[in-house]
Amino acid sequence: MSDTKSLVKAKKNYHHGDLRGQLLEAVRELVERKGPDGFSIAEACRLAGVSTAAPYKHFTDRNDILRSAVLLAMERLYLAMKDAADAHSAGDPARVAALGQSYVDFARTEPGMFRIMFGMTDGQEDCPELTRVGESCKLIVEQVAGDHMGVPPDHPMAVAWAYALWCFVHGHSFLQMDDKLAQKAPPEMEARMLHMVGEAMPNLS
Amino acid sequence: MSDTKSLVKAKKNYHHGDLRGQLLEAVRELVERKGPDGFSIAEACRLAGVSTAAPYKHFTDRNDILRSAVLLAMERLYLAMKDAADAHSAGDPARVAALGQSYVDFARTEPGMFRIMFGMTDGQEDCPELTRVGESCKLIVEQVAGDHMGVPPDHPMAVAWAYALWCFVHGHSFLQMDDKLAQKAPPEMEARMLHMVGEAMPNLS
DNA sequence: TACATATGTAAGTGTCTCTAACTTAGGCAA
DNA sequence: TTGCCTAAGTTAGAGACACTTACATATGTA
Repeated sequence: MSDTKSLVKAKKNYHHGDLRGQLLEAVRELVERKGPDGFSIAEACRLAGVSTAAPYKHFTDRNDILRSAVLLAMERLYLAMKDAADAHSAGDPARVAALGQSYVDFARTEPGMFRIMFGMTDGQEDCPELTRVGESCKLIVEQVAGDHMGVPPDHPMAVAWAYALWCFVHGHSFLQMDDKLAQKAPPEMEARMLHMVGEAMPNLS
Repeated sequence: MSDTKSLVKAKKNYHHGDLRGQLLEAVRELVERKGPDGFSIAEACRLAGVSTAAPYKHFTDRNDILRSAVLLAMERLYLAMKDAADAHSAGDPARVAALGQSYVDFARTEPGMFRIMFGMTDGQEDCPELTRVGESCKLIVEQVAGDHMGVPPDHPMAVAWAYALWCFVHGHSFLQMDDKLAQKAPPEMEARMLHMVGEAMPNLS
């Protein structure tokens, strides 16, 4: 037998290399292709080329897999929000709108994962990493809101407006995904609305 | 054999009477008890006391059952919103807040159904009844917003602010359900926020 | 080289959705 | 009343899925 640890990505290796990561990627792809209810772990296994029992060497159960996939998605969302905030200076009135836009864009780019992130009902409580990333996202919003109003990010006004901004943007993200109501509003309407919220925020400086 | 059509609600009837309605009620109960992902049609059948094949005499498939349950829930939401709007006169500034509060209260009372209503990804498109009820809800919000601003409900300002109000309230409903962020805000904070949105709406009259 | 451990497979269990074929209840016409 | 037609149940079973158990193989380390 020749050494099968060839150049071709371990062609016929018994061991997979990075099954954990590839499963999470397969889940992400399937969730977007088939919707948050139409995918299965078994299908992700087929995509990764392993048996349906393999995942249980890396995860405790289906929920654990989903939670891990959600964690990765939350980190992508965090990076998108951070990039948007960093792209503008603290005083720029467009900064609030850009932050909101990044959130909406994420929901539009990954609607399936977005739904799972905020629709999961079990097993997301006792996940400190998930809580930590969520907290980091909240901090960005509070920082941006505080900068906009000329107060520190932990100022009650900053916290309150940050939450209000989040509510608004989160609601818009959901409503435009299932366009039950958003009857194809003109594309510039969204940007105008986000600016409107920014302008509604009091400027205390 | 005696006549089994007794007083006791057709005790051992082969035919069920109102299986369709009872299945939908069982689904509603299970969704709240076990969460939107933890229930099954089979369990609803057990609750209703029929075999697992029985539902398919009344519905085409699982999605059809869910869609029908969602329709009933949407009608409950509509009634709650209508009651809230009717409880205040057109000029009352508390009317906007009350309407938003009714929405949030519904999400809190039926969190499972609320999630399914706005989380369903298949088979909700081609349902004219669902669209109709959703449209009725939207009309209430536009009416209330228009009244508040002193313009007709189809005025662009009324439509825009109605959508903004809906986004805000919808986002808050979701965020406080999975309290990933809403770290037990004080209970009066919610009412104050809703009033704030009402006051932010321009009064053109 | 030998062994412990990590990571895969095959086979099997229980549940779920949905179908097919059969059975019974109830209504209506003759 | 009798006899059929249809609506609304049943049982049995297929196929998919989540998950478990027992077994096999590769990898790292003493």
